[in-house]
Amino acid sequence: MEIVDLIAAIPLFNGLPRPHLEELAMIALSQRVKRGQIIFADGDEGTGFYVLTAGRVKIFKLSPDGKEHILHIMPPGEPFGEVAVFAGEAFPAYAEAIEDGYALFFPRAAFIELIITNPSLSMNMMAILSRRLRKFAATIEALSLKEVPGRLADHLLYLSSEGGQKEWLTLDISKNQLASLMGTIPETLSRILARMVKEGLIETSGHRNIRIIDRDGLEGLAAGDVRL
Amino acid sequence: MEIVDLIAAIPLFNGLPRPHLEELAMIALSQRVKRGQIIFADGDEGTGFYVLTAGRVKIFKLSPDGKEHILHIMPPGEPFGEVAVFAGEAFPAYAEAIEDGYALFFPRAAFIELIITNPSLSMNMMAILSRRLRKFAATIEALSLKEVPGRLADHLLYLSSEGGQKEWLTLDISKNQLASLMGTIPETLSRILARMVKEGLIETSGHRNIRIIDRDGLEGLAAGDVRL
DNA sequence: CGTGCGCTTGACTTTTTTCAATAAAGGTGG
DNA sequence: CCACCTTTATTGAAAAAAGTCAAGCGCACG
Repeated sequence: MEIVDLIAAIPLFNGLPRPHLEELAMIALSQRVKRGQIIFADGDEGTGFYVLTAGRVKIFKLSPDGKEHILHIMPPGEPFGEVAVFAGEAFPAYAEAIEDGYALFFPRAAFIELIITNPSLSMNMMAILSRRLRKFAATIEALSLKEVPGRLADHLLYLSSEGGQKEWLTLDISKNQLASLMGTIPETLSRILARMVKEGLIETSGHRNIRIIDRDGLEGLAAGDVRL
Repeated sequence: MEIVDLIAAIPLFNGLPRPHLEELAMIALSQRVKRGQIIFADGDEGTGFYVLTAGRVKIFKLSPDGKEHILHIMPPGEPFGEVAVFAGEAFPAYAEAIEDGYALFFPRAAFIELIITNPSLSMNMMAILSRRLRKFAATIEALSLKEVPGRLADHLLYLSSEGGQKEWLTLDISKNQLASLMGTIPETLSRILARMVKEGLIETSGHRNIRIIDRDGLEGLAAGDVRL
């Protein structure tokens, strides 16, 4: 596919006039990323940002003793690393591909140039940053107000709302990663999933498929008025 | 003081040409806020955003059972509620004044107008959003990777780096609020502070003054390689 | 066909919360 | 200015939640 078309399909660039899309295509560098590849590391100089066009990337931080916490799982189309571009600082976290795919790299200077001349691009950008901020706020709230079962219930309900009307949800990440995304460890996640099954809230099949049986029960858990 | 001068002093509006500042002054509404006053509530329609010119405001979320978690304590000069403006959604949290003060309100439409015509304003805005995102990411990391003593140590070191070279730190918020800001409860905070005193890491005087005695010790705690 | 990684489970420890009681501080009205 | 009342802070004891360590299973991949 032409780079221009890839770019036109990115939400961040919605509403940009064709000439600007072409300009972007000129400065964008497309690169292959392989599963396990570190795209940038915490502390690296932020010389630009990335947009994934295929595959998936995890954004995570590392604690001093090596434990990792996943902040985001980026699907194709989402920009990442752009915070460094605007804050004018280093990348604030690691980015690692968890599937083979492709990413476009946009160098900082050229992008800023474009922003300055294009209000609709900056509105898009601000909307994306704002949405992300809102999501982070929700995460912080969940981490500090809810226990793991509540956070897990939240996440399952979210997956089911995203995933269409399908009867069964399929986890698209490993349980290790899911645990990290929810601020806990695999053992705890495993136990709570087992408890949810025993309580008749959900049913599982294989390692990655979950069916919600008692939606109300999960909602009660997520809201914190019931306890597992 | 003239509204224009108040506005000129706000970092968000750094670098704006005088005519634009005057335009802002035209649309800004200055209002008094009293301690305890709710400026906006979670779910209220986001018709604009605020910048504090005096006093302090807490931004918080409420859990279904009424527990609150503080996301930010806003000092004068910081915009808040702007996420709703760009995301085009309702306010995502509560804002309540914790001191008497004054706030400027900027209606959404007029502000967007201004952004569109002024690249340097949008760059400022994006830098602020980015910084905030970065701070949230750090909070999330701390909440999911560190125990309360580590988070508290972090915070104390942060306060001491902010607060100039003063020997004694003064907490500018109540311990209830501090506990909430760190994702715990007052009892736990109190106990951990007491332990830090016993271990000779800090010294306290009155309810709001803390002196760091063993900085290295605190740093070890914050990094997670020591345990209290 | 074995090796390794992801997942699960058990026993145990640590951390944090909950509940309850008390003490100190701060503001208000007489 | 002082007594009173509400809010804020501290402490103890017990319960709950989550984390650690260790062992074992199963499936994919070389």
